[in-house]
Amino acid sequence: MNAHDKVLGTALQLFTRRGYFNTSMRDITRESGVSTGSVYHYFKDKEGVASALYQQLVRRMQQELERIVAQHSSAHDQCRAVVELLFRICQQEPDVMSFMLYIRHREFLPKERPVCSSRPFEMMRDMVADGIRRGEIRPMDSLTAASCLFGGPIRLITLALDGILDKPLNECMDDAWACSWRAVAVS
Amino acid sequence: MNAHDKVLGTALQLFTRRGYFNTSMRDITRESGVSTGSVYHYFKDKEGVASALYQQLVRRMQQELERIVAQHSSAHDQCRAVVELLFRICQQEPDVMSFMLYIRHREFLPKERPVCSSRPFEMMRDMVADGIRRGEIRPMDSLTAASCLFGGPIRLITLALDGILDKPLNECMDDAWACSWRAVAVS
DNA sequence: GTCTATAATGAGATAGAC
DNA sequence: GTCTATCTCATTATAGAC
Repeated sequence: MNAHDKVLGTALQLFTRRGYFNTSMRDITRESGVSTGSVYHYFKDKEGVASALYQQLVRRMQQELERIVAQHSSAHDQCRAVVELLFRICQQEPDVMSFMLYIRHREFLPKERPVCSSRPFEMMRDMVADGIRRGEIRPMDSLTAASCLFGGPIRLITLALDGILDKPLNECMDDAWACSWRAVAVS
Repeated sequence: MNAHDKVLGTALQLFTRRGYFNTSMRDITRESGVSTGSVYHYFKDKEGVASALYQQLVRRMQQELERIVAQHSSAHDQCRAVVELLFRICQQEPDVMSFMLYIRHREFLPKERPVCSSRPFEMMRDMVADGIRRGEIRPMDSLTAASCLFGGPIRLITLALDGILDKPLNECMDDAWACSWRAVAVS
């Protein structure tokens, strides 16, 4: 693993566990074993580290969602696959999930658009909008429908990340998805 | 308005708009018009300001929820009243809503329990648990049910706070509530 | 209770050798 | 590309007069 990636990996851990502002460049160099000089060779500044990390994770999410769109044809199947993906990431790589939808990027990445406006979230809303057009999902404002469909699962994810949930997330999958789909499905 | 409350009001604005770590004690004294000495007379330190603010708002939410529990008897009516309350606060006092469910308290209030474990959130889960016992809400894990019921509205609130929502939140109320209730209601 | 002046610290970032 | 030593500066918090 090269120095560049070591820094990003360490930053992901520290930013999500302690928060961006509670993590000093010193912490990053110590934990990653990469010296100050090298860190600043690869990244312009501390914000540059966060920005690179953010873009890497958004790109990855986007690719995973593109695969889902390609593999499933109905809104029902696409959205369910998205929830399964989110739950899986949350369990297997909680730091990644945490950085994607828990951290307040705006406070330290003022130049980036808010996560909710990022491609992955747009794609999720597009799935729902298509579902409405096809008559799978009740006609209503698509942003409202997307919030109702994904809001429950996202809420469960934040509870899991906060350690409030007493059982593994995937055990909630069937009930949660049944509720989500019932909320918006036609008849 | 006394110095104590002026500080809390200013802190609420600055913490929610710029973030806790992007707000210096200097900012608070300048914006509130209260001098450093006075701020430190009323509060132990910066964390003390945040802590007082947090407890004030949690107490307020708790009182509002107690009123709702007293005024409505079914889980349906109680939960709907909660969503109406949350939407109203989000529109009329976005800073308050932002501080309650958007800000990452854990990063600067390590001693407080996470918001999700606070009384108001517990009360919301209790309403749902009672609804299940009474047969109004489908039998399932009550945490899952509460997430499915309130997850959609909470998601809409975060979108509104992020400025993504293009219309006023209350216009989403009827659709959102219909989805929420359909998600968990019996038959 | 309120104020100003200032001390003490720790952060981000740079310089420049290797 | 990598490293250590160091600079610069903003921030929190205190001291002590009024």
